Amino acid sequence: MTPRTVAPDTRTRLLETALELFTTHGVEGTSLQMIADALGVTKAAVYYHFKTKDEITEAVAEPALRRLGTIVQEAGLLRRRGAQVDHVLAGIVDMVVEHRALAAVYSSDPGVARALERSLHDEENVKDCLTELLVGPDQDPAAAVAAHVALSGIALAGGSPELADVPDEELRRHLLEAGRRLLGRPRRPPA
Amino acid sequence: MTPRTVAPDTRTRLLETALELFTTHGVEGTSLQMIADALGVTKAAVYYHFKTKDEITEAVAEPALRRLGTIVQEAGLLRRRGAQVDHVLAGIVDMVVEHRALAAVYSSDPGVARALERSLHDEENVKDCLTELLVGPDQDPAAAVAAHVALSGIALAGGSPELADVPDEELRRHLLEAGRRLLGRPRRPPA
DNA sequence: GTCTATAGTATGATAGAC
DNA sequence: GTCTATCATACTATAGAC
Repeated sequence: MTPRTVAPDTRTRLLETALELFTTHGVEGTSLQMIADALGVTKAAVYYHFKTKDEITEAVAEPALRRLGTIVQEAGLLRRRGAQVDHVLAGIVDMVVEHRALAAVYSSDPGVARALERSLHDEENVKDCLTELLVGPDQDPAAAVAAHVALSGIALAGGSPELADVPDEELRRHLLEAGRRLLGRPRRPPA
Repeated sequence: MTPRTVAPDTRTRLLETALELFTTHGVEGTSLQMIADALGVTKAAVYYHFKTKDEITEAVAEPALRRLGTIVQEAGLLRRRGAQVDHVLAGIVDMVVEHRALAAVYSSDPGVARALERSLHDEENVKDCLTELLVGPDQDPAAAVAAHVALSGIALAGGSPELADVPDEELRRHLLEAGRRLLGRPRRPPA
């Protein structure tokens, strides 16, 4: 019998708490003390579950990264490049809309980026795969720039406080439209 | 006679050094000790010129912010809204191309953003003015999202390491094109 | 006015007791 | 699994030399 307690264990609560704090204060702006206090434990208790702050950072981001990996994998199975771009774009926008501020924190904070790169250096880099898919096989600089603007712009715009009151469905629509314009994809015909 | 020594004073050298270190390691990743060591002085000497790290952060960003303010001001003098958007877009792209990594650091790092907001809370927020100009008078959510994607995307793409080997002129051209597509501006006719 | 020496407080992190 | 105690380093701050 797997010890799957219904009551959330400390590790799970820790990740949820860290997620909230990261979203509010940023990763670098969140100290282990803050996490420990919010959990009602001491710093050392936090260190029992995670050897380092980078490990927490990575663990919080892991579900999102796995999802991005799945999107890339799925896109690779599509034959037409246009369909690949559309799939990646839709997947990213969905993620951004769902997480909002978190996406911004994780795609912008330099410390976070370094921590994630360190943990992903042996695996294929997800962001590179995303960019590769969006840019296409030929190394056209114009396409590369457009892809970078799209990826960074969508992630950061989704977490922008000024757009916090835009409803999810509407934000998703406008982000998709922005991505399509940047990547030269035609507007999907209204089904 | 103003004491304007030709040899750069410590304060100026400090800001130049901080700019380099910020660009390389990010703001949060740069300690006062690193700045002091690079300057060949002690931490306390740094502390003499600037009461806090936030002050250094602000002072380093100040020229860029003043330039952005000028761009906004100039744009306000133009009559047609299309011309305003074009002017703001061109100004931002120029800045990003010129500074590259710095623009990314300053528009992404949450700690930096908070430091700058703190110092600019009494003045009108430059970023808000930029967004307002790009979005237009009517509060169209689609235009707001596009403006945010453009601003964030251009700033971060310019500092992206993968695009570091793209020549300045080419990067400027592609960033402008990306911004025009997002903001619905027609391609400028080849003069 | 400019800097050194020094100290205080917070952080990420480790070792070991319970 | 959680805690106390402790460390090295970071940012901040003051006192005083030149």
